[in-house]
Amino acid sequence: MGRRKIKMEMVQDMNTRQVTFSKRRTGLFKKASELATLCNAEIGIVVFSPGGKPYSYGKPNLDAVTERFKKEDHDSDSESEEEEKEEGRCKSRPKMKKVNERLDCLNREIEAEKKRGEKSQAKLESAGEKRFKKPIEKLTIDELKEYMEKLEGIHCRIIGQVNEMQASSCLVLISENKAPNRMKI
Amino acid sequence: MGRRKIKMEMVQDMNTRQVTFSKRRTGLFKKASELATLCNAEIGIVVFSPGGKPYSYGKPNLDAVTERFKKEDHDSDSESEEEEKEEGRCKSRPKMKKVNERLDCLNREIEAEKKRGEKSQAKLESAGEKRFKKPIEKLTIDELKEYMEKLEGIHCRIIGQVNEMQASSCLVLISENKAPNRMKI
DNA sequence: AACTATTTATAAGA
DNA sequence: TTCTTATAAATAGTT
Repeated sequence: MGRRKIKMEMVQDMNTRQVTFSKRRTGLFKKASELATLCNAEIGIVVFSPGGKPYSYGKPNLDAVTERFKKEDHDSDSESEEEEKEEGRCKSRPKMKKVNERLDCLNREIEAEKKRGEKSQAKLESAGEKRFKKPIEKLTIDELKEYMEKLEGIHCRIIGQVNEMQASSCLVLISENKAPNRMKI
Repeated sequence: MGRRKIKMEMVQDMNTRQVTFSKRRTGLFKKASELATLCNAEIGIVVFSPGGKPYSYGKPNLDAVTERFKKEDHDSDSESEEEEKEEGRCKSRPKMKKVNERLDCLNREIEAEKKRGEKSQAKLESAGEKRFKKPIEKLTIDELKEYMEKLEGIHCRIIGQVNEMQASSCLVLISENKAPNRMKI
C-alpha cells in the first residue's frame, strides 16, 4: 500500500515501527469509523502500541459497546470468531468500567457541533451557489440583496450557536484563550 | 475504494448495508491483524452488525487485551497517588485514562470540523478578494459597505465557530500535552 | 463469490 | 513531525 510491498512480519527498525504503528492505527480507526457510520454498527477497539501505550476507539463509545458485548455474550463462540491466519483468537467477556460522564458529555457535544457544522456548511454553500455562478459585476442589486439576506441568516444562526455553546458547556470555560473576534478579509 | 465514491452516511438499502458490513468488517479485521503483526501490538475489537450480531477480533486474544486495558485503567476514577510514567502521555489525574480513551475519536471529529471550517474560510476570503478587485457599477457606496460588513461578519463568525469547537476539545488535547491547533486567521 | 474500475491507504522520501 | 507521491490494497457496483 505504499511505495513498496512489505513483508508481513514485525518491522525491525524501532523508529519505522513506531511510524508504521501511528499511521496504521489512524487508518484502522478511520476504517472503524466508516464501518460504524455506513452500517449503523456499534464498535469498540482497544490497542496497545509497541511502547505499551493504550489507544482506543469507540462508537457510540467504548463502554457502551463493551458492556453490550459483555451482556449479550454469555459465552460461546457463536460466530464472533474470526479465524485469522497468523494470530488472534477471539474469546469474549470484556468487562469495562463505568462510563466517564464528563467525557461522554464532551463526546455528545462534539457530535452536536459536528451536525451544526454540517448544517452551517450546507447553508453557506447554498447561499454561495448563486453568488459564485455569476461574475460579481453581473449581479443585480436584487440578487445581491438576496445573497446578503442569506448571509444574514447564517450570521444570526451562528451567533445563536456560539451563545448556546458558551451557556451549555463547562468545557469551554476550561479553555481560557478562546476564539477572539478577530477579523480579516 | 470501489467503482464509485460513496457518501459517508448509513447505507439505505438493507441488503447492500449487510454486504458492506461484511466486506468492511473483514477488511477491518485484516487491518487489525496486520497492525498487530507489523508492530507487535496487542489489539482487541468488538463490533455489532446492523443485525445485532456480535463479532470480535483479538490478539493475542480479546480477554488478554481487555483485561490489560481494564487493569491500566483501574485507578482512573479513584484518587490514587500513583504517578503515571508514560512519556508523552498525560500525567496522573483522575479520569485521565478515560480521556485518553476518547482522544482519537474526538480528534477525528475535530479535524473534520477544522477542515470544513478552513474550506468555508477560503471561500469567503475568495469572495472578499474578488469583491475588492472588481468594480461593481450597479452598486452604491453604501450598498458596497453593507456587503462588506456582511462578508466580514460571517467570515469572523465562522472562524470563531471553528475555534469554539476546538476550544471544546481543549481539555482533551491538553491531556495529551499538546497545544490545540487554532485556526490561523 | 468473483470480478475490476476506482478510490483509499500507506511506505518511502522530502 | 508533517507533507508528498508512487504504489499497494480495499472495495462499490456488477456479473
